[in-house]
Amino acid sequence: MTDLRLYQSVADRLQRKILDGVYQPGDRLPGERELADEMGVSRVTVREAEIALQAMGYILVKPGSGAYVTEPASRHDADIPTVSALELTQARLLFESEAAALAARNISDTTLDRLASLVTVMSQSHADGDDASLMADREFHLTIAGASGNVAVQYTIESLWRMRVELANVHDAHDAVCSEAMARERGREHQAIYDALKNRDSSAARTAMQQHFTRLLTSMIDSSEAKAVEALRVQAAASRQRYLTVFPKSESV
Amino acid sequence: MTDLRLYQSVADRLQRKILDGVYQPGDRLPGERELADEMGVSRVTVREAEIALQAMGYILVKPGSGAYVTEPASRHDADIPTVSALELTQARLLFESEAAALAARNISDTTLDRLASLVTVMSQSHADGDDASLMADREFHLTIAGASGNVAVQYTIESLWRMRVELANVHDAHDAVCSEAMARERGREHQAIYDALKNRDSSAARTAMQQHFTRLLTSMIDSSEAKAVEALRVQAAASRQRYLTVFPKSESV
DNA sequence: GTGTTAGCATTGGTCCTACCAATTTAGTGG
DNA sequence: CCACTAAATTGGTAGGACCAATGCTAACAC
Repeated sequence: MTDLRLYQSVADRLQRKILDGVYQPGDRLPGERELADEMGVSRVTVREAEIALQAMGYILVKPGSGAYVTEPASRHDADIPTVSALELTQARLLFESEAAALAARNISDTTLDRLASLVTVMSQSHADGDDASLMADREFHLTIAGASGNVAVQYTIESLWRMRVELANVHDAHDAVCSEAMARERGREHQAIYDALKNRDSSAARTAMQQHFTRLLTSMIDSSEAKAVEALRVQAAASRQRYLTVFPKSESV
Repeated sequence: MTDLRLYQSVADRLQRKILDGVYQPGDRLPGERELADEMGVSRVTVREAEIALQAMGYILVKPGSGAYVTEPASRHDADIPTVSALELTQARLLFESEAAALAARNISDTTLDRLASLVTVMSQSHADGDDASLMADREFHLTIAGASGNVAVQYTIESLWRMRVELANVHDAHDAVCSEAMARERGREHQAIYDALKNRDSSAARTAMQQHFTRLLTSMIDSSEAKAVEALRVQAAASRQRYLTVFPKSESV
């Protein structure tokens, strides 16, 4: 399924729940046996995941008691700013496009092979919202950033991805624009980016990456507009309920 | 002695060996089975210790191969990466140009006034290498980044500036290309950037910023080449001193 | 002689079961 | 109602087993 370690996948899932606020600071996580059962892995794997999370400062494991979520301040990587999904995507549109353009001039054949396998993995992922797909997507973009041959570029895009993964609002926004059709479209875009890199076409790589993020940005804006419309509709319904129910005859939702 | 978890004790011992240089970056640690035997613990415990070390960035575990000590730069306590001045300048060339292009569409009049005064300050600075000039330069670029209206963009350029200021090698490289003539040229470039922003000309702002960094990058490359030539000259002189002084008549220089 | 390939040994990844130790909870006796 | 004890829960460690990926090596083909 994924070439990621299994315990890493479990750690990521737990981390996500912590970042999303499902488990709040001070909360006690379910027991190791319970988590193992829930996630369909062995207790050893859950233990390994919890040890990794503890090393990263997300939780504190107390023998005989349980694992507790720590305060965000004590996390090892807590200095990322609060940005909206639209801002972040715009920044990635600008920066990752340039990174791709640079990568097209420096990328090696082995790196191209790696990207090809990632494109395949992503195209085969059934459930789009799953961890494997997200991780493959992340690795795809970070591999391109690395192929630029510029550590500063790589570092920059890594920190943008940290915002993408760790900020709950950004994560939600991505989930909201996820659909079967979108997944196919995204697959085509990844393919286009790969093709441009394979041809060492710097300009085409920039354009392909720009289109990738432009489409994403457009989807997000449409989605938020649709959500706003829906919110208005709900509010209107409530108002109708409140202000029109005094006329029994007029009720018609 | 050990109110710690056993795996943490093992992790500490391994970490100390890494920090003491017993295991150097790139080295492969003994296998899990071997370490377990050496330290008198189970393989599970060794695995847990290695997972904790990996989460802290000390080692990288490769399935089927072994656990390898990572470069000190990639440890989690090292917040900013180790980059060369050329890499950083290239990254800034790419990213700050896009930030300027974005800023041209969003910048306010008051922000423009602020930039104008900064341009004046920098043009009047006598000693170019002084702190005031550096700070004004920094504020000039960060103000533009802020004018983009995108927090992610602003954050990114701020972190690039941290590398610019905090990394000694980068700092030195900038000092090396500093001269009276360069300062005047730099002033003209800042003026050009400001003019483009004032005209809300996105494309011109991008180009002006690109030219600014391209010139800087060129200067750095020339400078490092000149330095390399100088180093060769010094080395040649030393060789001359060492190998030719046996002939007293030939000494010249 | 060279390059390729097939096979084998090593190594990490995961799981299971069992038992120990610390903690928490339930219960009990005062 | 409180203090103390016993049982249940929970994390900690161990050993063994099997799988998959990696790396080495020797045999093979050219």
